Amino acid sequence: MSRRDISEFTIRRLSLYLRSLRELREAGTEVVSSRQLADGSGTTPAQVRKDLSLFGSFGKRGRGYQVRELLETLESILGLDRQWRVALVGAGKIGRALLGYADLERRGFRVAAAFDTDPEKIGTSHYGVTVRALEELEETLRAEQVEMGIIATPPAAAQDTATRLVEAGVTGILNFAPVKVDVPPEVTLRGVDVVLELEGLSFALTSDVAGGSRREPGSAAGG
Amino acid sequence: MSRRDISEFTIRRLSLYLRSLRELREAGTEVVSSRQLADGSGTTPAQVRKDLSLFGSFGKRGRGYQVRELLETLESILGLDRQWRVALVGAGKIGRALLGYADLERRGFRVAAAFDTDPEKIGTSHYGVTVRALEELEETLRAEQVEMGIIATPPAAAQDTATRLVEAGVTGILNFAPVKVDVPPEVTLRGVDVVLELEGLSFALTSDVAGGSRREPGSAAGG
DNA sequence: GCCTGTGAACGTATTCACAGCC
DNA sequence: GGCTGTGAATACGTTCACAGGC
Repeated sequence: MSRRDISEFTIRRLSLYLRSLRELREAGTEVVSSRQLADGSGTTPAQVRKDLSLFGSFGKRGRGYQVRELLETLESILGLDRQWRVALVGAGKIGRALLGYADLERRGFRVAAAFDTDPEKIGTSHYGVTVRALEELEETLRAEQVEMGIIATPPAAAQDTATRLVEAGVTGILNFAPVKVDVPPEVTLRGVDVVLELEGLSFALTSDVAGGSRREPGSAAGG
Repeated sequence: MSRRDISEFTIRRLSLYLRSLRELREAGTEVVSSRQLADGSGTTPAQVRKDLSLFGSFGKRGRGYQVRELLETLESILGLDRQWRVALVGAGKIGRALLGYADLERRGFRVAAAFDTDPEKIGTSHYGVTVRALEELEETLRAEQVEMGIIATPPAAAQDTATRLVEAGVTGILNFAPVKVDVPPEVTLRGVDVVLELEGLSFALTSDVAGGSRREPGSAAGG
């Protein structure tokens, strides 16, 4: 079982367990069972144990997991026992909202540089980060040793931005632009698309009747 | 095959096909093959055909799909051949960024009302939407016939917001707060969590060596 | 010849169920 | 008695491969 064999599903859940564990630590809880972790993250106890078992045996039979210990273990597994330096490209509404999002810094993701092409924006500061000209991207990213990038540009600029980020040494990209972006296989890409999520809700809220070319009996959706 | 048997994976891909189809329509393309749709959305031709076949037979063998026709069919399947009225709770940075995001309106999601508890924010307008006091939520949502809600509150207020949205008749919720939120089974819930996505990148960018209690030979991650 | 539509085969993720230990 | 860790069983999603029609 190599690190690369771990599925994205498992990784997402590890993040959710981490979320629960942080709350438990705040609350002063010392021990937690797979059932409690499952309840706190919307999955099942068996799933929790299976996920954790992919990385080792961290619990005590008959007892559960030490909150503090498991928390540190998961942070280590996810690579969160260090700070990541992130570049933000696009200082529009989404970009600036991200700059003001204190959780990034708190969870170990420091926005080390921000870029835009708009002369009006270049030179302005938001929450301590100064917006630079896009031309400075490659130079700045190498100087600041940035390893991750966030694309918050208009769709038309997204692919070019991704290419330049990769060129500048970035190997992880989070894309907020609602377009497909291609990166080399050694680069990890994730996307966030609000409209796509809302469209998912739209489907769920749309009853069978309105659907189209099917004709099964009854049963409205979402019930 | 009932509407409810369709997986979320398929629905996400339908949205991606829709994205491609809109681009193709803009470009004036009239016919598209499953291969082209697959290339435009990061999947395989077989997957495209399988997804579409769950809803009907929309193509012509030996030829492909009519862009305009398939586009309208997918919009109908996803319930996008109408406008959805959406409530936004929380007019902080993320909330205001969403109010300024023209794609929502353009894709059929009208933000019909926004709410906050901060007296400084109540009464202010952003991109044509006036922020109301949270107390007015139930009344306004019923009056405006809102069916979807977006939670953009601080984490501590998220569960209470969800409960109130459901109480006010909302059956689809998009949650931006990084906490677990419970809703009744007849309500559809989706979440967007930037930190969780970045943590996924962190894992992918973290090499085996730093990982923890495993000891397989070599092979750095992300290759 | 080309491309769709679809059962069958395959691969992956989840759940079960129980042995092992506290 | 309680809860973990895990092989086995099951459910689910994807890919294959080919018959069917343009």
